[in-house]
Amino acid sequence: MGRPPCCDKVGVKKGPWTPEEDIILVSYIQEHGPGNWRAVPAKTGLLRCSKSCRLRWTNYLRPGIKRGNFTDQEEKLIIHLQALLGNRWAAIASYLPERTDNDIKNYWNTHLKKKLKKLETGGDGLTSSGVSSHHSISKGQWERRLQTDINHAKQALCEALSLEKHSSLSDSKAASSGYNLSTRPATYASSTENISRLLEAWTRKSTRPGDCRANSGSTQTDSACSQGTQSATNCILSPEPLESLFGPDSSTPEASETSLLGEERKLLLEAQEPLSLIESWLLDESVGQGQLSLLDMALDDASELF
DNA sequence: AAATGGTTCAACCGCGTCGCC
DNA sequence: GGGCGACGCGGTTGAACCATT
Repeated sequence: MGRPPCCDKVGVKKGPWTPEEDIILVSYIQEHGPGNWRAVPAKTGLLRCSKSCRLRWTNYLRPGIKRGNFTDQEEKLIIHLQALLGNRWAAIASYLPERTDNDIKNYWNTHLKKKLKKLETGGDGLTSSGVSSHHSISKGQWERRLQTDINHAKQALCEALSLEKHSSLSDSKAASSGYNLSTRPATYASSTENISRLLEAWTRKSTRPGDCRANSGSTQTDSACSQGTQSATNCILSPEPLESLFGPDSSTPEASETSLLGEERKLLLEAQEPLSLIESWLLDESVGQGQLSLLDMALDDASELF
């Protein structure tokens, strides 16, 4: 039998969103907040299914989304989180709040997969991540590869994190000045710019200028809208550097103490732990080699497979 | 300038999960 | 506990764009 498609209604529009639709959706969410997606098409008159509305909002219109090229730090973070978490893009995206899971997934599939494959075939002998399939290898090989993956992930994430801290100043400058605008594909720029202009126009039309913000609390649209032409793009771009992820709060002693034992194991497996936790674990050499390694955990879970 | 092939990314589809009744 | 609806996630698609010939 199977579930009937959610969008099989006649008259439901598919395909690319128009700026007008974007405005309608954004203005509705400004007023009511995200959620209750089922009601959105009915209340806005949009000829879109609820899913499509949610997707459009979360992947494109939501404030605070950073567009454009990924930084080296982001790239490294994605690679190593992917090695740890697998293709759990939503979980990975939770460590990069300015990127959507869709973006990360696309970036992985279009850039990083190739990059890592090149590295692999380049003969360095390292399996760079969980890219390659585990299905075709024996259990022993799988164990060794997992250990290699984990160690490699730890090492490289350490590098990424230290790099991050060293370069955060320059990154922040770059970000605040438009975040790699020079290298951004023109299509991307133009589309975000268009939306931003529309939003700007919509904001001006609004009778409640103070309400130029979305529910997430981010006010990039609001602030950037008043900054002139260049900031049209910045309306969507977030100037906030990745550094914010690694602020002082993210590495509290409490977080370090609660490393991968007991509940944390479950948390890691569910990828719900704060970055500080995974970071502290990754930076804690003793854990990987010591009492309870991730390998043990992974093998515990993997043993169910054999 | 036109044709062709490759790349990118927004959007769709189907399934899993969660919460409510 | 089971059924149902809503939402979230990951995989996939296809149109638009870009580079090369």
